[in-house]
This record gives sequence, structure tokens and C-alpha cells, in this order.
Amino acid sequence: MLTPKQYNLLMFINKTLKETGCCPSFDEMKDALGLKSKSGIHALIDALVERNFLKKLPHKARALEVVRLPKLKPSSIIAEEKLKEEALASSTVELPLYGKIAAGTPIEAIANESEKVSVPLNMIHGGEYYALTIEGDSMIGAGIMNGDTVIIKKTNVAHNGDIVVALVDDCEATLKQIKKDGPEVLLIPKNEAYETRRLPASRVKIQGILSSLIRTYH
Amino acid sequence: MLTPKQYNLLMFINKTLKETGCCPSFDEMKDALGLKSKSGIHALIDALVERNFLKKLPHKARALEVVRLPKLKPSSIIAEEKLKEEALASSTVELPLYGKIAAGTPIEAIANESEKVSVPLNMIHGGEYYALTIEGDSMIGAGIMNGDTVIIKKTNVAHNGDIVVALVDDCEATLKQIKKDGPEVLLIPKNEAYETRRLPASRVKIQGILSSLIRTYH
DNA sequence: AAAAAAAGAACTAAACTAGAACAAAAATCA
DNA sequence: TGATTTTTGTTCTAGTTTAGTTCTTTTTTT
Repeated sequence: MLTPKQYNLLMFINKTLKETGCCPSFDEMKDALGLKSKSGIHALIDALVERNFLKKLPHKARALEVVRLPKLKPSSIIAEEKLKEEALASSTVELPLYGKIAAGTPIEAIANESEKVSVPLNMIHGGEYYALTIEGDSMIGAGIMNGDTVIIKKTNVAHNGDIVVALVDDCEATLKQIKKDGPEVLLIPKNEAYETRRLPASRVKIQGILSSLIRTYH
Repeated sequence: MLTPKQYNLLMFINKTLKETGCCPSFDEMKDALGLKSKSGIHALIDALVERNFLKKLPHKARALEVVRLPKLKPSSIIAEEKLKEEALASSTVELPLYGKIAAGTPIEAIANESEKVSVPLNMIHGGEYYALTIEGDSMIGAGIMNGDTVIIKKTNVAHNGDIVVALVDDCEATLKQIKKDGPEVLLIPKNEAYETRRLPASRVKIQGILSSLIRTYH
């Protein structure tokens, strides 16, 4: 019934009429549709008048009236709205920033929910996540630098080779690569200046595995 | 249907009519709209009568009647819609993923706008951005690993020490730290297995500086 | 290559502002 | 009640700004 441009213009006119009580000018409509010249608006309005969606007083300023609204939307508009909804749904998630890791304190203790990090939803795939700020250079060999923000997926199981948040003796949390060795666990830093720690599995709790990393320069 | 002035006047008339029970005079209306002459009020009232919002007894004092008011959307609904729009606006940005860097081809040549990366809006601060996938390990010392996604801010100026996308001889693009040395430019990899290149400034074009980095595990 | 959409510019008309002069209505008062 | 004053509405003129119309050219699309 209507072209997408006609539909958008009609909706814009209707919206400004309802919101401000007064009719938009040709220039305002031109801006709303992202056009650089208002001559095109003329044609669109004529088409809308012809199709009996608008009434206008010719040669009067801001003298348009919406007669009716279409029951059907142009299919491209429907597609666009779907995209927008998806964008809204899939936009970002606000994750709690639990503080700095490798600082020797368990994560829950630091938990300060006030700070948040926003992360694109496509970095998140089911489950619960939180963020940490990296302190120190013990994982520099894995490209994890001092000051980086890491996104951690909450879990208490990990596979060999995963980089995990490990809580040792319920008091010291660090980000390390994990390797299971029978009844013991290896926490492997990725920096030759640090030594691998070998601990009985009972002393180590996994608080999550590394899911992604965000770094901002400057 | 109405111009802003007409709308304001109509609302003022309606308001004083409801509040005081009697119609404002031309001078009162003139003052209410901040005009210095009441002749303009006349024209506005004529327009409102013509559009059937007012009725008047000519040559009678304070003899206006409001016929109807433009129907507005409740402001609560407007506020809600604004919130949604803002949420949408502040969510993520879709940046073009221009391909892999350190592959020896200029970025524009690879440019394939179909691939996109979504990035939280707070990573972006004015200017134009694009994304690249890192190939190779020449910047591993700076925590930039093979497969990482880097967000680049378009610019052709950089300061010493910045990590930039440098185009050499219009054909080879790499991500390196830059240092200016008189008429020459140093492109410094962050990996001892690679050597710093020293080139005349004329052969090097900066295509952007590193703004942030995103890495996904698994 | 033809048709449609958009841009641009030029033109015309309407909207707005201001000031003043005047006429009609309303209020006041003898 | 009738005369007088005050308030209020009407009508000009004139200039400025804003807005609508129309036309030609350019760009995009098919």
C-alpha cells in the first residue's frame, strides 16, 4: 500500500503531531527522513494525500492532518523493526566488575556490584558471567596484560589447559592455566618469572573460566 | 495542523479559560507569548478559528471559546518510548570487520563490509572506527595475540609509542608500534623474533591507531 | 538507456513581529 | 441615563523570517 518512505513520513508526522501538538515543517520532515532536500517531501505528501492518509491545507504552513494510519506495514519496515528488536535484545549486557584479580583475596570478598562493565551480548553464551580487572603480569605469555578486563563464566569445572579463576585455600584468587594431575592440581602462570604451583585438589576451587578479554588503550 | 505559535496560544487560552473562567484579552495573550504588539495575536486567532480550534464573537471583548484541542499522547508513554530509543542508541555499535592484518595487503583491498563486529558503545569516543583480526604473533609482547580482534580508530596522525595500522608502499598493512625518527619512521614489532623496520616517512601511511582489543576464548 | 529518487536552487507565499491609529465595547461616574 | 474614560479589539503598514512550491540538474536504480 505504502512505500517505506511514505510510511516513515506518515509515522513521523503522526508522532510529532501527537507529541508536540504541532505539525512538522518540510525541513523538519526532510531531516527526519535523512534527506538533504525538501523537494522530495512534497512528492511524498502528495502521494499520502492522494491515498487519503493525509489532509492538507495547500499553501499553508504546518497544516497537515493525519486522516488514518495504515493497518499494514511495508515489509521492509517489518524487517527493520525486527532488526531493531534484535539489536535491543542482543545489545550489551552489564556484568558486575568484581574487582582485581591476583590480589590474594577471594572474589566474593571484593565483590562490589556498583561497578559494571558492558559487554556485547555475543560474547555471552548461556550461564552467569562476571568481569575482573587483571593485576600483574603473571599471564603475560597468554596475552593477558596488567589492566586488562577479563570476562569470566561462572563454573566449577574446567578442562586441562583452560585458563581459570582459581581460589586457593578459600582466600587467594588468581587467574591461571589449570592442569589436573591425579589428586593434585597445577596452576600454571604464563610468565617465566613465575613458578607453577602444585596443590592438592582439595585446596583449589574453580570459580570460573576465562571467556573473553577486553582491553582499552589510552 | 498547527504552528508552534498557534499551539502555544491555544494552550494559553485554554489554560486561562479553565483556571480563571474568563478569556484572556489580546494584551494578556501578547504578554503571555512574549510579543510586543498585539496585532500578531489577531492573525494567530484567525488561523485558529480557520482551523476550527477556536470560536469567537467578533468585536466582543474576551469572547473566545475553545472548540477542540489537538490530541496528544500521554507524556508517560512518550517518556517510555524515549527510554527505549536511548537504550537502543547506547547499546552497541556495529563496526565493519575489514579482514586480517599483517597479511601484506592494504586494508581497503580486503574491505568486506558484510562482516561486522559488535562493540559496546562506551569503547567508542567520536570518530570513525573499524575492526581487524590479528594474524601472526608479531605483537605478542604487547599482549596482542593471533586471532584477536582489534578496534582501530581511523586517523592519519599518531604519536610516538602508539600502536598503529601502518600501510607501507600502499600495499602492505601491519599493526606495529610507531616511532618517528626525523625523516624516517620506525615500525616496531613486539616480538624478539621480528626486526624493527626503518622506513622513509614517505613510504608509510597511518591508517588508524589501536583503540581497544577483544578476545574470545573457545 | 530509461525511470525513479534525490538534491539544489529560485521563487512565492505565509507566518511572525512591530508600531500606530482607530473603533467598538465595557466600565465609571455625575 | 448619558457622557466620559478605560479597556479591548480591529486594521493598517512595513519589514523579517520561515515555510511551501516548482523547476532543473544530478544521482541512483533497474
